[in-house]
Amino acid sequence: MPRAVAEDLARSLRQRIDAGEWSGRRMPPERELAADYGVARNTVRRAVEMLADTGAITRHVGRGTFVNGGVAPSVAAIVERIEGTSPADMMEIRLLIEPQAAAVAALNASLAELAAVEEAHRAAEAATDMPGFEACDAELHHRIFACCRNELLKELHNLLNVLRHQTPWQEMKRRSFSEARRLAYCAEHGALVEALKRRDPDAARAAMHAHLKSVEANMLGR
Amino acid sequence: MPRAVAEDLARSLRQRIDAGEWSGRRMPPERELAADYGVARNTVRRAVEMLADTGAITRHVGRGTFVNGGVAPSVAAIVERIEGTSPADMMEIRLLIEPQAAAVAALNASLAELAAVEEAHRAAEAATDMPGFEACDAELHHRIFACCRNELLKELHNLLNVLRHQTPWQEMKRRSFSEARRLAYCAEHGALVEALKRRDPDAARAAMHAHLKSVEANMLGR
DNA sequence: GCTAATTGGCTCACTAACGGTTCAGAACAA
DNA sequence: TTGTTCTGAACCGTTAGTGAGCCAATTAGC
Repeated sequence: MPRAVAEDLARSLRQRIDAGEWSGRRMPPERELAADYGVARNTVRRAVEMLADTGAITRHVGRGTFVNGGVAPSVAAIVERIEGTSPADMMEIRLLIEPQAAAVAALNASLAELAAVEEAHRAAEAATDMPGFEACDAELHHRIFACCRNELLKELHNLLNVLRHQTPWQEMKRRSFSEARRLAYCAEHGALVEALKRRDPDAARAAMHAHLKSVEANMLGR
Repeated sequence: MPRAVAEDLARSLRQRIDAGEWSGRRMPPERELAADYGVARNTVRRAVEMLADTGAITRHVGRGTFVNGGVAPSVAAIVERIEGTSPADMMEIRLLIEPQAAAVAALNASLAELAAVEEAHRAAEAATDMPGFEACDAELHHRIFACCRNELLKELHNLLNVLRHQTPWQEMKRRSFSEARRLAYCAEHGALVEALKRRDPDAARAAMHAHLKSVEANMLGR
């Protein structure tokens, strides 16, 4: 019966670990688990290997298998919780990360990357309707992150972007959008781009901070 | 009787898929479906083939047929790319985020949260072996993030933690660990905790920055 | 200090179940 | 008739799980 026995077993063990069973202590030996679950030891080994890959447990020959003390929730569980993020929390994170990223970008950006950022800025200025401006704005921020030359930072930004493209956010952005605000955003973008071109990290950080504060005020009405 | 049986079957299966049956999991084998619907397996195969052509399902020889789209594909792709993060990128992100978080924590933490942070610090001081210290260290940083009262920030920290608990990282940490360094880390933690208790955001930021720079130097040999 | 038992690491041959493929024949529609 | 569709069956290569055995590291008991 080649059913996904090993995966089910891994899930089951993961739950027992998360529930605090054996927390910080030794798990039952593989042979015992195999007997308890009524499967072959090879199957147990494959399930246990999956958990070891995620870092939830550590194995030692002759000693046993131990549950790691530090909480290491599964990626799936994290993503699930992240999807319920509130707009306020999101803006707080953006205010925490993006100004720093702008400062790093000012120091690291190549001439080509700066040109790409400026191009996105011009496109945003030229955009007239809300979806078009929205796309250019996202591209602008994305290109600034790209200047940091850090793949992880880029991916974290992508992750936040996915959240912001979900429906409740779109609705909120649409409500707060107006021509006056679009012009204000463009001016703020302009100051940011200028700071990047001057290679001035402090000015870039301040410009990004000011811009996000403006976005926050418009979206959350503060 | 041979009147578009396969198409009807495809429609029926599509409905069951859309209704969430087998969502993200394995469908019954073709032979079983054939028995359930009272048709030949070849007919089932043609129906299943139609669904596979639309991308609704994916088939694997020897494993089974799986319904696509358990999680949002973009999120899954991002997480997959994140898992290949280099230690250098990771430290850069920590240096970018955690000092800011420490500053926010200094302003927002409740007395109970501060006590929890200090408790983790004492536990880290008391730990003797590397895994024990590692667990306390992770818990300390986690509790500082919790002080920020921002769910998204906490989850992002969890996400980074998952990476750091994977095997290549563990190996790297083990190599760079020594008693002298453990004492140095504890001293840095102490300065950080003091700054938090004084509610001094700038000092907390500086202390966290100094601590992470120390970790970076040890791990990456800079 | 030596030995025996325990534990994870590893390999192997075997079996069961799965999708992939082909084919001959029956049933129906044009 | 002719052509299409479904049936029923066989066989293939792939994959997952089984069961058994042996090794090396560690622990515990003598």
